Amino acid sequence: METDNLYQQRIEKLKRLQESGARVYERSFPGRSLVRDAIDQFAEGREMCLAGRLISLRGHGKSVFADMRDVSGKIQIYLRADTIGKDVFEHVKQIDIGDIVGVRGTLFTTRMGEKTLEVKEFTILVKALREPPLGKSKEDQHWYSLADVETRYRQRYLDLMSNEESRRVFLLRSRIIRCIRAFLDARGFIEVETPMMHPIPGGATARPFVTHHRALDTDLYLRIAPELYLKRLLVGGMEKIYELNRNFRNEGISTRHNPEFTMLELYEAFADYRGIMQLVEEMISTLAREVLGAESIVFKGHTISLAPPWERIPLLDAVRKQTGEDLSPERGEKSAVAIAERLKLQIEGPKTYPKIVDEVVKSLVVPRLVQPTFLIDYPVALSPLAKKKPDNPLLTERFQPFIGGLEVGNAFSELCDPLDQRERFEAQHVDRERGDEEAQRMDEDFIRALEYGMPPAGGLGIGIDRLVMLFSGKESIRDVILFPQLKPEEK
RNA sequence: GGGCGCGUAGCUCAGGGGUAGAGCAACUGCCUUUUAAGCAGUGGGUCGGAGGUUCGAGCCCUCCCGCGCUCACCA
Repeated sequence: METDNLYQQRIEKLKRLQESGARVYERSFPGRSLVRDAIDQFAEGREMCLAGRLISLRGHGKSVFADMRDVSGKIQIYLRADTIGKDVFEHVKQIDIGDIVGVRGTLFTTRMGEKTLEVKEFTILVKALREPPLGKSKEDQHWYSLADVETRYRQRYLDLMSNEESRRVFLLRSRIIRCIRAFLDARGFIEVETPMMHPIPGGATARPFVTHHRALDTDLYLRIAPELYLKRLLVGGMEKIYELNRNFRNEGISTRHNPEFTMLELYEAFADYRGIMQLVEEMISTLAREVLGAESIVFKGHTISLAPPWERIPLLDAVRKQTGEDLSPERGEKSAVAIAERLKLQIEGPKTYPKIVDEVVKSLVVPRLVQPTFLIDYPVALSPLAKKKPDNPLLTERFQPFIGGLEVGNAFSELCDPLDQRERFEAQHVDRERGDEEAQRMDEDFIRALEYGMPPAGGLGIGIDRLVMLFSGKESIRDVILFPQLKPEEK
């Protein structure tokens, strides 16, 4: 017999099953209950029909105990030759860990007190040809499971099979997203979908992915942000809107960055950034209560309270506090360059004022923002889509929320003055000419939309992946994205 | 791209110049209330790859590949 590897052994078992008339690869298994219901509504002698994957086998000659798991939980099943018949028991002898089976039988309690289904009818629904990397477990103890991070990311299905923690994270992610939708829907926001393929990439400072449309013979860009389209909807009279979907940025991959990531963007007409700040505090603390059952989280060993109100610090004050330096825009770019040198900051490419401010904030200020904090009032040069502050035209009504040292969003009172917007794009164009590839591009169609009149509005973007990281305590974005971007696998 | 670390059986991991190991999984036998089932036995490895040093290399050296962390890049 050819049994020199695990795969061949299973192929042989499959053949034996098929030759003995067992039906494997069934179409469906109607009428099954969830394992959780069998446990929760347990009654001695109750008939139950269940289906799931076998995760553990304990053979005893003419009987077999097995643990079977479905989406809702795990239950022990008991297969006796006497009960299911000699012929079917021959099939039982060919089962392996990983097979998916359907069973019908009656519930009973074993001598050891475990709720168990004694099987009367047994069907192999799917024969698994590969061995799942399941560990051994007893109650809450777990001896080993799939640990290799590359395999966990590349073959996420194995990770989900093997690691309870991984299942927990992705269920949490789903609950967070559902809860965000419910929160916004309850406040009168409507969900919209705008293009993922843009003729001009806009709404953020980032490098785009390029693709080509054959029939139109034109390049298109995967969107880096939906912002400019959502604002067009404000012009059209939609007043409270949100979009919850993917953005794509052709930039580095890190524990905090994936090339495609999920963003919530929302706009509320007749609101400004102050109103949006309250919305953010309320939304995230509500999420925590509803999803985690608490208003605090633990991230990187810090206990973080999400209860409003969050601290609000003007950006330049935060810089002054951390570095003693004054990066006010009126002091000019030369002053900023001198500060960058004093602080020994390494800046790639052109040392523009926005880049320096960005770098100082990112490396010296943000890591200290552990408790929820809004940095507010960003210099206009960093914020080409935000409305200027009435008392200081060099600053904008913009804020970013930080939690656990992670930037989780970006928001502002939206710039609705088309003439000002045109000037901002032109200023960005100058940076672009100086070699800043991420500077934003002129979008004439967007300007035209603003010229028809966009109501005053507050807008917000929230990085959903980072929010899930915070809520799940994961320090890598790859642990909260089902299929994170990896190098293609070699043959 | 730089720095640090890792790569050994299907899975989790030991072994750090002298005959490739353990637990689980698998296979054979026994076993009809076990549960990390048990007992007896068996098979399974180009030690990531290629060179080199050595009488002898998972082990030391060089290069390469893959992965992680980190710095850079990047809201």
